[in-house]
This record gives sequence, structure tokens and C-alpha cells, in this order.
Amino acid sequence: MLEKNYNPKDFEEKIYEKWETSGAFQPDMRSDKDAFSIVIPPPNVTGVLHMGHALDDTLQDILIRYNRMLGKKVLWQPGTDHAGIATQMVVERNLAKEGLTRHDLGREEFVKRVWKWKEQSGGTICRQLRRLGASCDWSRERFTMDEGLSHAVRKIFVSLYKDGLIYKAKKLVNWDPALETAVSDLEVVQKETVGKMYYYKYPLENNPNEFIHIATTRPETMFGDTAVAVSKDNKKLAHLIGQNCIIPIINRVIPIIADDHADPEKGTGAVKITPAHDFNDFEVGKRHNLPMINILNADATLNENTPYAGMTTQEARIKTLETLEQLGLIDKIEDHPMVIPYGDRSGVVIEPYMTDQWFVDAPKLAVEARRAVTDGEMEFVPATYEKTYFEWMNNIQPWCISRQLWWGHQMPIWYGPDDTIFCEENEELAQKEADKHYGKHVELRRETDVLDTWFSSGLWAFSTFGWPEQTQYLKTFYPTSVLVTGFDIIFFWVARMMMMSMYMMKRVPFKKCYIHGLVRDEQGRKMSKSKGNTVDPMETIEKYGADALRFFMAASETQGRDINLSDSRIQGYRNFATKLWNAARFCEMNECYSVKNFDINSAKLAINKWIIAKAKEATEAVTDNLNNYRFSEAANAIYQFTWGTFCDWYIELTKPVFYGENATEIEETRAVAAWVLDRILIVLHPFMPFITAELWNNLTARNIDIIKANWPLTEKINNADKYEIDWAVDFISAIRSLRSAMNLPAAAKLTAYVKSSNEDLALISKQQKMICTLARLETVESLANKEITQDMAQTASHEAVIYIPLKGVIDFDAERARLNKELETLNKNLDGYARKLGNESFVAKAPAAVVAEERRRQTEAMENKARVEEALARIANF
RNA sequence: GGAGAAUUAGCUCAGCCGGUUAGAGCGCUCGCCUCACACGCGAGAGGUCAGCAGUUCGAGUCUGCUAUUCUCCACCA
Repeated sequence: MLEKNYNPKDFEEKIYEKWETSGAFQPDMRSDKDAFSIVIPPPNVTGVLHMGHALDDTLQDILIRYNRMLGKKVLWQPGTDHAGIATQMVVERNLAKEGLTRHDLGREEFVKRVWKWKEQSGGTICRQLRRLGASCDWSRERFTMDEGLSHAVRKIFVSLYKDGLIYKAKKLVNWDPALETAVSDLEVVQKETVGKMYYYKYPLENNPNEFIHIATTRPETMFGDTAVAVSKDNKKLAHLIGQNCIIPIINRVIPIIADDHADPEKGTGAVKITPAHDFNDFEVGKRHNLPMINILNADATLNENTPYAGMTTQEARIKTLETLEQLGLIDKIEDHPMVIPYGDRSGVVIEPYMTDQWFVDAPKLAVEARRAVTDGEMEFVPATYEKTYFEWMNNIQPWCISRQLWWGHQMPIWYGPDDTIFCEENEELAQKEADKHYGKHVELRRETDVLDTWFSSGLWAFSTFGWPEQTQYLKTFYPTSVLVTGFDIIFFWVARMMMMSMYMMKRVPFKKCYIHGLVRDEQGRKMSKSKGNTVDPMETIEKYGADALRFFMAASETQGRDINLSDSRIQGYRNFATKLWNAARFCEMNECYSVKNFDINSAKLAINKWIIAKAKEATEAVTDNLNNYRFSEAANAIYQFTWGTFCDWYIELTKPVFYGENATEIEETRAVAAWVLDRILIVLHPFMPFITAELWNNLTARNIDIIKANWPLTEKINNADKYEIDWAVDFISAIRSLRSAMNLPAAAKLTAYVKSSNEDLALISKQQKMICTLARLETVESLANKEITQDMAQTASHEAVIYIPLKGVIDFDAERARLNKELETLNKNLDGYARKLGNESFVAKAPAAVVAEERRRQTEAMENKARVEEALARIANF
């Protein structure tokens, strides 16, 4: 017996546990069916589930469960990411509480600490994914720093290095002074701020009373200046080119050079060039062979190349300005809107900084990655995201992959005594190569840098399957079927996976890439911890159940658009689950599952043929929409069928049967009701796995788990017939409408007389009992020779005109108002039809079927109009 | 500066290949505790599909322009 109330907490976790322990999420590797696979976007190992995951993983689980029910060999590969910077930061913060830094511990000890932290607080997110119902094959869970995945990292690194696609270079990079590491372009966020523009002047070398005026937002960098640039087209300043000027305070002489980087329209037209601390200046410096003077320490304090060693840039800026002021060199200071780069993790200002770093030749790798999308080997859904992808790929810069961190994959690079580089998969091999190279045994020094986190996640689509081993899983599931992820990591991850996979595997990592939007708060604002507007999915699940949250995500997901979280909608889907629960209880109470071996094609009752037809349509709609990644349409199709068709109509239609005495009819209706409910459970299962499983298990004994139930597509249904009940539904609705408009008490039993074709009358007489029950009529019969009287309210459904005597209680004003409104609508429509059909071009050019349909509507509306006018005339004097 | 997207009911949004009277949920109004369900049932109100022009027999849907909003990328003189 089902509980009276739907209580997801009673069963959701239990059901999941049973699935997991029974291996229900594992693919049958002996099956010869098609494979379907997804690799999960690996969450940070120490992270917690947020609404973005809830969306992302719900969509994946829907696809996974759907394909599993289609009978495919399905694998959802789970795992987590070591998240280099993020994780190291957390552990360092914890250390700071003990008053320690990582340097106090030393590298080895620190890394041990991180592993310990991972053991302690890792795994939370995987437990939460289980709570959401994600049917991942946890027996295959991977971590980007597992031995196997680390091996893959080293192997591909060596390969890229030997192919000349990884190189070391001394370049300006984005430097995070808090973390003291380089970061990639993508890890820098630009923020609008109002800063100051400082105008001041440098004296000329051979005439200290003359000056060249410059403008800068960062005066403290002047100690790194190695030139001042002026455009040769700058008529006012060009004469200074070739002269030298003097950097005040330090009195260093630098040349005034000609370079088009100096825009005559901007600032003063003359730009100080600081090649070691500005990306543009760096290029200028290279063009003119300028010295590059580094003025910063790794923590962004000024170094001994400046007079203000040890000061922060802010302190140095103030000091510099004070000194310039004393020297009388400042022209003016203005407010200046500008953008300043911040580290997306550390939140501090990023400094362009000159260091030795390692780079991946992304522009070369991008060629194949781009081609694969151009040639349709990988398709974005929605397709418009390929523009974003191409835009970035076409302007791609070398990818800085080295990080001066301790947590991550240490680069497989060893240096010989003279800094010769040996890049091998392990130390032994490197040693062997080195010994060969030097002709004797030498001591090697390993590169201390680790790799950008995204380097290892770039391999995720094949490293998780055991690559470089040619495993059965790799052969079966690579390339994966689809990647589901947010647009915010197209560059970080999708693009990198494409590049790495095309390089190493020569095949795309996934055939499709489904991109979804962001989950925002109720007001459409981005959710963030600092704003305090985040909603914890676990709390939502606690409140409404995982199924309600999942269904909300699916029903809201319309190809790539952001989703505004809505408590009332989630609650609505919990109500939907309750509705289904109660419908199941109705079936249980009426012993629907007691009938065995009923052939669905032998159903004879009109209501049963009707619901079978509707169920078939709904299934096809869900299937079609899922095949095209239209999640909201798929969810809505099953929602509308379950609630609007099955509960609102079919269950009501079965009541006259169940409460009647015809055993054959009861038997048939029981069987069909059970059959339809089963279809609902199956088709709804990918969206709401828990309630569907709970009902599936409790309604009757089953020989198969719902997770592996066959998707009901292939069923042969050949006795579907919608006409009769569709007609009756409209007929009943018309009477209900009239009752409501005439303010008739719900309990009042009425008589209805109908004027219509013999077919309609036959249908009514056949469905007499059902119509009377649902429309609350005493009886419904043919108008025949009965006289139409003034106390009859009149309405119509299709061509049937319905008369209901109101025995003196008719409210003539209400009836007139109702009829007039109907008339108004009819007139409006008739105008439209007349206009269209009066248009010769329409009649000549539109398809015949469209024209015929238009004519039919016109005729019908004209008949209805005559009917309504007649009724109005009849009561005109009251 | 470069690129992309959006504008439909009070609110949040669907609307696929152009073809009925443009849909849903929430909210609102009226009537109902009808033996599955008040987390419910029945019936309603509510829209110049941002504006203008164009293509077409026919435009919410296709094209162009305008207005407004948003997102991404680039940008420290």
C-alpha cells in the first residue's frame, strides 16, 4: 500500500543506495548494443554542489538514463579535479590559522598536507551528486592526480615537447603577486575602476629646461622605463625623436624613439616605455631592442632596481608623486576610467611580470581543433556557440601552462648541470638520456613548476578511460557522445579538450557539446557568495525532494538561456510529484495492477483507446525533444500528459466505469490504466528517477528495475482512436463553461438537449453516463421535437448546439452578456476569414489544404453566429 | 573597440520548418473540502508579440534599420 502522502525523504536515498550497490549504473560490457557515454565535467575535489552543478548534472543524468532505457551500453564517467590554485589556496589559508606558511613546511610536507585535506574534505560533492540522483558509474571514479591520469599527463607533455609544441620562454606573463605564480590570460578578470591619469615631464638630456610631457596611470613604473616613444607622424613631437631624456629621481638617460604605439591623440602623444611591466611596451621594447628592467619582486614590492625597494606599488606611487611634485615636474592629475586586471582566484591586482615560463603552442593546436568543428565532427548545441568558439580559436595566444605552485602535476622536465633540458616520462629515462648526452653520470635537477589545472582536465575525455593503455573502455566509449557544460568554460575546458584530443587521439573528445546557461537567483542576478544570494541545492532537495529540483532544471532549460531559480516553480514540481503519487494511489485503490496479460491492442472502450493514443503521442513528443536536446519541451510534454490528460480527464473518465458494474469494462479499464501509468513512470523516469522508481516498485511485482525498463517507443499500438473522446471532452467543457458563466451551483443537476447530426447524437447516447457524470447532468438527450423555450441557456460544441432549461432561474442579463461576448469573438474571427478568403492571391497561391481549412472555419463560424443571434433574439424582451 | 544574444500576459519564461482564436507556471478573479489529490477540482480575466520599414498569398517566426537591455572578448599612456 502506498503511503497517503508523497514523502520523497522516505525513499530517495534508499533507492539510490540500492541502485549503486547492485551495479545498476555500470554498463554491460558484453552487450553488443551501441555505446553512449558522457564524461562528467569534474568538479573541484574539495568543492560542494551548487545550483550550476545541479543543472549541469541533471541534464547529463537525463540523457544518461534515457539512453540506458533505450537499451544502449551506457557509461557516465565520474570524477573530480585537483583544482591546483583553488585547493592550494584553501590549504594555505588553513595553515595561516596555525601561523604557518607553506614555506615553513617545505614542498614535500605541504603536498602531503594537501593530500590529507583532500582525503578529509574530498568526496562531499560526489555524495551530493548521489543525492541528486546522478547515475554515474562510481566504480570508475577518477581524480586528475591519480597515478594513471598523471601518467597520461606526463606522456602527452613529453610528446608535445618533443614535437616542439611546448617550449620555455622568458616572456611577460600575468603574475599573481599573492600566489606568486604565473596565471593564464583566462584566469585574469578585468574590472572597471576610476583611477588617475598622471601627467608629468621628463627633462631633455641636452637641454634640461626643456621637457617631454608624458602621461601614465602607473607613475611608479618609471624606474623601469627604457625609452619614451613618439609617433613619427606626430608633428608637434616628432622633432624630439632621436634625442634623449632623463628619468627624474634616478637621473637615468633614456632615448626618445619613434613608434606607432604612441597615439598622437591619446595622453600627451608621448608614452613612457616600460618593457618589463606592460604588454604593449614589451612589444615596443622588442622592436627597438630596448633593455628590460625588472623593478618588482615576486610579491609585487619594488626591488633594488628602484630607489624605493621594499615598498608596495601603492606606497611607491605616493612616494614617486611626492618627489616629482617637489621637483616641480607634475603637470596635472586627472580622474581616469580604466580597467585593472585581477586574479580570478586571489582577487589581487595582476602584474605583467618578466619570468621564465612554459607555453603550449596553442595557435598550432587550434588548427585541428577548429577544423573538427568546421567539418562537423563536433557540433555545438545550440549551434550559435560555435561562433564563440571560433572567435576565440582564431585569436588564440600561446597558453602559459607553468604555475609556481606546489599542488599539481610537476612538469616532467629535468635540467642538466649546464641547464640542458631533458623531457622524459620519468626520472629514470631523463637520467639515462642525460648520462648519454654528457657521456658520464650527472646530477639532474627537476623543474619545480607544476602544470595549469586545465592541462590535465584537457585530457579528461580519454585519460579517464585508461589512456595510454588501449583499454576496452577506451575503445568502447571514446569519443564520448556528448559533453554538457556551461558557456563559461568553453575556453577553459572545451577548447583545451578539443586541442589535446585532436593532437593525441586524432579524434574529437565528444561528438556534441551541449552548452547551457547560468543558474541565477529569483531576480535574475548572478549568484555569488559575496552577494549572499546563493541557494544550496541540498536545502532545496531537503525541502522539496531531488525530483522536484531536477524537474525544475529540465523544465527551465531552453537551449543555452540562463535560468532564474524560482522557489515557487520548484514547489510546483513538487506538487506535480504529489499529483502523480495520488494518481498512482487511485490506480492502486482500483486494483488496476490486478489484471495480468492484457493485450493493449484488444482494448474496446473509447476512453481506453483514447488514452492509449494520447500516451503514444506524449511518448513520441518526449522522445523527439530529448533527441534534439530540447529539455524543457520534453519535460513539459510529459508534465502536460500526466496532469492535464491522464489525471484531469482519464482518471475522471474511468470513474463511471469503476463505480459501475460491468466486470469486463472494469477489467479492461484497470489494465489500460495500469499500462498508461507504467508509461508515465518510464517516460518520466529520466527526469524524476526517485518517485518513478518508488511507484514502479510498489504498485506491483516487477521483473525489471525501472532504470532498465524499455523506452516505450517500439511498442506496436494499432487501436488508438482519439476522435470520440476528444469530441466528448469538448462537449463536456462547453457545458461546464456555461454552468460557470450562468453561476449555476455545482450541485445543481441539469438536463441538456442537443441538436446535432445523428452521428453526434449516437455518440452522446453511447457516452451518456460519462458525459452526465463529468458535466453534472441529470440527463442529456436529443432536442428532437422539443420546443426551444426562453428559459433555455444555449451553447455549442463543434456543430452540436446544446440547450439547457433553467426552469425560471435563468439570469437573462448573464446569458445576454455571455452570448454577446461569444458573438464578438465570432465576428472578429469572421472578419479575419473574410479578409483572407477575399484575397485572390491567398486563394490562388496558398496550399489548397490551407484554403479549404480556412473555408471550413468560416462556415462553422457563420453557423455559430446564426445560432447565437437566434438565442439573443429569443431572450431580447427579458 | 570586436563579437554574440535578448525584447511575447502582472511576474518568470516557452513558442522547432512562416499557416487555426499566440501557450505554460506563478500570481489574480469567480465557484467548489465532488469517495486519488486543497501541494487539489472546475470556470475565467489578462497580449498592438519593443518600434519602423521590407520580403511573402500569409510574419511573434525571415531581412534591414532604430531603441532598450544583457553577455563574452580586447583594452593599465
